[in-house]
Amino acid sequence: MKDIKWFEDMESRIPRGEVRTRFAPSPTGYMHVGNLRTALYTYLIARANKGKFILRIEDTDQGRLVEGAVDVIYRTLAECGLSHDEGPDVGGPVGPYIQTERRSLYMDYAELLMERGHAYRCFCEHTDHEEKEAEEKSGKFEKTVDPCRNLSREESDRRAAAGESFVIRQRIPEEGSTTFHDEIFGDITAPNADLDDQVLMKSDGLPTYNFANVIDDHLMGITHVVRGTEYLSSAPKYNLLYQGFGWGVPTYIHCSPVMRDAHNKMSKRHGDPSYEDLKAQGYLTPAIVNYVALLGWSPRGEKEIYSLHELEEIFDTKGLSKSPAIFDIEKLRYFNAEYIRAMSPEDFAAAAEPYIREAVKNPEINPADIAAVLQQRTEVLTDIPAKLGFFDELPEYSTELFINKKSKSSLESSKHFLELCRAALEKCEWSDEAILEAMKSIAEAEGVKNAAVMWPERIAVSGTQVTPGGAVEITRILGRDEALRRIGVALEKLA
RNA sequence: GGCCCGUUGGUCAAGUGGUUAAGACACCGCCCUUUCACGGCGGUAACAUGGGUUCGAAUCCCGUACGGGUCACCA
Repeated sequence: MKDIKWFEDMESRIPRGEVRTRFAPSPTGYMHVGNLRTALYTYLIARANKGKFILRIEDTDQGRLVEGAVDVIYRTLAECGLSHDEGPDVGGPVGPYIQTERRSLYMDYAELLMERGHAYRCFCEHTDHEEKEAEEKSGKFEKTVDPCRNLSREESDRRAAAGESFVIRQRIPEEGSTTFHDEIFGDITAPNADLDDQVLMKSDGLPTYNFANVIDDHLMGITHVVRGTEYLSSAPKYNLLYQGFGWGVPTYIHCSPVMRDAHNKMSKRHGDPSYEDLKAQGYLTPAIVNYVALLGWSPRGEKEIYSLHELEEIFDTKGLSKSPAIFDIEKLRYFNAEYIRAMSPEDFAAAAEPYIREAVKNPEINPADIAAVLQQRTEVLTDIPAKLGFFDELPEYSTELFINKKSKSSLESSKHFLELCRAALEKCEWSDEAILEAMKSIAEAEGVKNAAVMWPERIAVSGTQVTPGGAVEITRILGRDEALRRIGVALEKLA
């Protein structure tokens, strides 16, 4: 075992006097919305307190490693603006920040714990998880006392030295109870008799999450531990560990899960979207971040639209909710629409162009013209192409479309006004203002509402009843030749 | 099954002993209008349940129901 000096040395390296939080994902290759939210809250707590945000990779499960998974994490955090101050890629004073690179450390601390009587080697056979689950399903939930718990130190050392495979378990006191405090849930007490002697070190020499977490959080000077409520019931065991080492306990913040419906968490298995999926579906990063922030947390006032920067200023754990929140894609759409409307016309045009070009190949048409008309009507970028089919090709349509009660349009009136439009458009200047003026004068001269002229015009140029943009803009964007050609087609139909 | 946690409209939620129980999304209606959308105005809709405590309970206590978590050499 390492000597006291070594442990004291480790202690002296720990940064103090600042708030330090950590996001500690296992690299499974997928950043679901719940993960993102945890990362966000963790980041915000650090920033709101002028502290440090640390990224640590928890890869102690060798069986579940996924190639490239860490890159997904880096990319997602970077895109969302959750920049970390320390981590595997940027380094820091208490590295390494990847658990498998810290492996020797955990055994040192496990030995210290054994020395102090808070842990013991267990040589029992590995209980298979599936077997255990089946057992529980059939109603067996008995807590058993590990026979190795009472092995003498001498025997334990001898068997370990002889090369027998073992795990190291936490020795939970038989009597008493353990209380811990959570920022959201308050004080929670568990009788020690209900806690089990959880495995700290696996037989492959790597720590379990439960152990690595405590060691790393301490050695990295983490002051606020943010994680899911699935750890709520094991938190007393963590406290016992901290006590065993004589360490101060961090502030716990257990967040309720993000649900797909009333019963199930969001999950890859159910096909729920990851951050990257949402991006691919046309959602904007700031809208996703904003919406996710509000899923399980609420600010003080009634404002709902917040930039990451604003959140950094105002985030407060007091607003965190105890109950799970169901992910509502409809509300995300709303946030996305808000962000789209708030974009500058140039930015929107740039963002929308690829989607516009998906539907509109005609080189005569400038995508920016369509973007201008689309911005107020777009909730999600991927909705764009479907709205624009009529630009490249006039769809087949029935003359029924010309009949409209509100504008008092009939086949006859449509034919009449379209003839007047054709005459006017042949010679008018080609701008929105001029076209609008021309059509309004027709309406005025004929003593009808503008709509009586506009309705047949839109049908004629688009072959569609519902269009993004008005008759005037569509006419202008199509260009004089095409607009007149389409009016010609309409008049033939109405003849 | 033991233990832990939760429960305000369809959804996100404010609320911390006295409120006409906010607000947002969605939905509906009206207005604006050249369709749709935007915008404006208005509307439908909630304290799981039963007992306490209290002059007074969404708020405090107990029970019940329902839901979730946990009881792995997974995190």
